[in-house]
Amino acid sequence: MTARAVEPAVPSSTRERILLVASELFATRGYHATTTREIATAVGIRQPSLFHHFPSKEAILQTLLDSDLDVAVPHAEALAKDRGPASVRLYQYLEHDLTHLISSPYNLSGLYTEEVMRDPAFEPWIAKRRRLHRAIERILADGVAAGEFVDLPVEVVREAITGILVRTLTLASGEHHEDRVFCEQIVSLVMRAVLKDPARLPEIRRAAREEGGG
Amino acid sequence: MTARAVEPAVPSSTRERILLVASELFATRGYHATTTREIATAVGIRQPSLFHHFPSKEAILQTLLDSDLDVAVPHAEALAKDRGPASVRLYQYLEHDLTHLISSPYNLSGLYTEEVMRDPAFEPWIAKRRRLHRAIERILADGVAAGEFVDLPVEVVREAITGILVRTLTLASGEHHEDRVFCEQIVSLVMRAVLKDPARLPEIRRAAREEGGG
DNA sequence: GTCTATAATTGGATAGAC
DNA sequence: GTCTATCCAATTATAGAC
Repeated sequence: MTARAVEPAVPSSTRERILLVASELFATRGYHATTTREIATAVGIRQPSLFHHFPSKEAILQTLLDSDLDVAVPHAEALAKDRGPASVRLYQYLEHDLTHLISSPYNLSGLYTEEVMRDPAFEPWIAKRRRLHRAIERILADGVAAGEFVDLPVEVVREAITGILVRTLTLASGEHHEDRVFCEQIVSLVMRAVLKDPARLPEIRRAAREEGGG
Repeated sequence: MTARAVEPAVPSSTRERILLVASELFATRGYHATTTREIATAVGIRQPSLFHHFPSKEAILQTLLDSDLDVAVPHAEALAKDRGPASVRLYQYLEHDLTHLISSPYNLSGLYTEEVMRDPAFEPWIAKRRRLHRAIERILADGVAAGEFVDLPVEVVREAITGILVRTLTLASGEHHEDRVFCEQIVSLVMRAVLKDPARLPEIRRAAREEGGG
């Protein structure tokens, strides 16, 4: 059961098609520049028909935010509480998050923009994302304390990491790379930036995949 | 002379104050979500008075784009044509661009969003920025060919780099770090990510600052 | 569940006085 | 150079028929 929660598969309901189309438009034109008419037209219905499926335009975006955050936040917080090398946990976070973002049926690269993440209308989701950021920063702080990571302000490094994820996600959504390869390239790039000794990367990758990666 | 081109200093004209305020609002609320009324109110004038200084809302953004691109593009293209180690040139590009972005009187972090960079209304500026991207990618390709940089697709790495710059710029605009230190931290982070041998970083930094950095 | 018709509001921009 | 008054287009959302 709950096969729907795992993958919507082929039989897209209208509601599902709205989410697919809206995520694509939000990603390319931005949230505020995307009109409900455009969404409706792309779906193949009239503008007022949208409101049978969602009570508002905001609700569409909120549903998309949930589809990402409800997976990413619990996973990151579990990793933050975990003991074990911070390097391995950071690797696991990056691989899990990127894989989820890229394999999502929705184009999630338009969600985490300033126009959305500073809009009071989305405060509860902004708060959720803050928790994600705190979790990442805890892992980074652990790695700095253990001497695994270069000693930079965790807030700065976390911002850099999220910047990379969002931008490269845009790339991945456009031209479909070999997802698996693409994902590993980005993770390696980030890990090399923060590791004091990048030569440890293969060993860290192995450890990350043995434990929780399967 | 041309002291104005270097720094607008204290005596801000209304036109200058419009640019300052608009850049701040574009950065936090996004371009489309920012209304001309908000800009006018923040400046201390009425909405129609804006149109004495700029023919349209678009023109305000276009002026801000020019203030960045007219500096960044020629510099990056000169570095791309240059011979000499790609690592040193990449370092110079990063330091120059970040310094310029951070020291600008305008908050430029709202300019390079999808809602702007995919809007046909800004096509000439989008083209300018494509030239910047091509220049960066040429430097990256040189570094890969010379065996200095890790062998990843240059488009992916360039996207990651611009992602870092835009996001950390947001940070820098908020809480004012020691700019000099902050800038070097970001540059080092990026260089470590792309260098095959990060131990070379101090030497590269020295070379970058000797030559064109002064 | 989708439609037509339309309400209610807000957006960028203009006209013309001062 | 700024103002008031206003236009016109576009936007989200609702009402109610089918």
